[in-house]
Amino acid sequence: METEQPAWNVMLETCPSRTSLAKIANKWTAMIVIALSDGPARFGGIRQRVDGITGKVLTSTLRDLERDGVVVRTAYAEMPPRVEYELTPLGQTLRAPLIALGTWAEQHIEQVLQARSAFDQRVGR
Amino acid sequence: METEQPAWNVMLETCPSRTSLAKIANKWTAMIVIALSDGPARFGGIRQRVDGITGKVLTSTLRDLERDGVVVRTAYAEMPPRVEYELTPLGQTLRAPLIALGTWAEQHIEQVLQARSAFDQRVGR
DNA sequence: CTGCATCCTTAATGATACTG
DNA sequence: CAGTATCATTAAGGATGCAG
Repeated sequence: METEQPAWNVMLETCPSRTSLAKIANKWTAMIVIALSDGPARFGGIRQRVDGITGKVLTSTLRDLERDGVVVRTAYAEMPPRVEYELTPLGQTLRAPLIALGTWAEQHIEQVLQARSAFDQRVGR
Repeated sequence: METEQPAWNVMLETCPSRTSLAKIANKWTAMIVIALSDGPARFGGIRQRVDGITGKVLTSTLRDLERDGVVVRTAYAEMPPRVEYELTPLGQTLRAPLIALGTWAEQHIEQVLQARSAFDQRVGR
């Protein structure tokens, strides 16, 4: 047998997997993947769902995700232009952990807010 | 019944949960939580495990995590100082999703690297 | 050993304007 | 509509030196 364990290790500064972790452990990546979880979406559609994201950031983040094989981009030669983005099979495997982070944030925010005010009170604001 | 769904939504720019997501969807947070997954650790110990992190970043990230109730800090009045950090019960709930991200990065890095070179070739480098 | 303070460099994000 | 380009602003990160 040869299941090869190349010993990729995110805890090592120079390991390529660390760079990869840095990209997926990112708020924009998380929200975009969540936005694409229900299926393909157009540029403008994603922009609406990810409230507050600027076109510039959306463009560059999508490009990075496309480059890493997480997203596929399909441009239709129409006028006006129409471009659709969709998670690849690889991107699908990111759904679970990233959605988990999103729901964690929503479900524990009250606990976090409490901890925060307690801390700020304990310290000097 | 009243399970209250305050409608926290990370997709909304001004929702506090979005700020919370931004903090946990972060490479340093992910690696520190992973480093603390096996149990309590000292400042220097974490620093060793999270290869390449500077003291400044480690200090501020730990402080943020402490403030949000994800980590507890215990300082022993000794000389030289000894300080231990440990995940709180709340922090424990972050282990699974963050470890998942770390292992994702390690297990899919080859696929990512392939996608990357394919993309760079397809485009103009 | 920890952690704070400071200075400096770089990366991320915002806001606009403009083109296919 | 999607995307690029530019400029200005801000935040994150790295390097040191010092102190409890």
